[in-house]
Amino acid sequence: MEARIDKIKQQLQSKGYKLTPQREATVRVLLENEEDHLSAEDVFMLVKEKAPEIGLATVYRTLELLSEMHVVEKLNFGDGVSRYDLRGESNKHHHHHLICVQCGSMDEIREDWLLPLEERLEKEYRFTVLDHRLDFQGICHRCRAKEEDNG
Amino acid sequence: MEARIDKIKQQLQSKGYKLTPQREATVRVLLENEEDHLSAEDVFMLVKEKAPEIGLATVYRTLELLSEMHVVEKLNFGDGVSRYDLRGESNKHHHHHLICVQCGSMDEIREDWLLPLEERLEKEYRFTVLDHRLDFQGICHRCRAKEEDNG
DNA sequence: TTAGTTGCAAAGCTTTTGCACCTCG
DNA sequence: CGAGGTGCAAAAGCTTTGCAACTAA
Repeated sequence: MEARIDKIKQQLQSKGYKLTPQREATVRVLLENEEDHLSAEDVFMLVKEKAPEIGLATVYRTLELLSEMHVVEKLNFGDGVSRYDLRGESNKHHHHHLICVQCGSMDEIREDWLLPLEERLEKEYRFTVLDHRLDFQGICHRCRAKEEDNG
Repeated sequence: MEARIDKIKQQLQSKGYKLTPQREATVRVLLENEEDHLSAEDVFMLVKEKAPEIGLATVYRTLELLSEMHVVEKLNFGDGVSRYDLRGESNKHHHHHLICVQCGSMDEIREDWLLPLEERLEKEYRFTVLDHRLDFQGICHRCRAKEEDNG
């Protein structure tokens, strides 16, 4: 935890930015909720517990900054709000999402299934892949089980 | 063209909705710009040429309706606006996007590269895939060519 | 000093909603 | 009549921005 914060601090400082108390609190919230995909509002409410004086604009600015630095990834699931995801150590986003259209749940697949495709893009389309995003919409195993119970 | 409009008309009528002149004009714009990913505002401006009296709210309501009926797909590329894509005959969205982070262009890959993955999801995760979305962010061949020229 | 940062409020944007009016079987 | 549809304007949300004040090298 502390090591990861130090690293982010260094990344910021290398570009002339500071890890202010507000920013540190924001990063800690992201670290503590790494499994979730928090919206700016979510982050704001959680940060307020640590730093009650913080403003929503600061949270937005911090998330935007972290996003530019590729510390977090800005995600969009089409529900009208941006969500933010801490990037893994590899600095690449190697997971995919299973979004259930019935219950709205979202599961993750933490493997990266796209490496062969990225190689093909490089060769066939001369496209250099920096990142990707793969979401599946469908029916999750829990909802399928429910349907089987009822049917 | 007329055949596809008739089909959409029937789909609407089967659910008790009407293909009003405004809706038809909207659908025609979508058909005429099938290659693009128009925003609601884009559609609005194009529809205004055919039906100047139309309101933006009607366009939004039409796109929402067509989206619910799976005639169009609502897309989100993270640029703050929803975009709308007419669905193909197969009623499945079998293409992927190459989004260039330098020039903002978006190319499409019209093949579906994910069928093996969808089979794996079905087996390993018991997840029924209804649709998917795959976007790659990176540098397109045009920008790469420019860089090579300059360097 | 100087560049970066912050909280607040206001503004900006896209999208949705309320409502009176209209259409058509 | 009654359900569906429309245009307009207002409202609703999320996000960004202007600004004066603050911080730390």
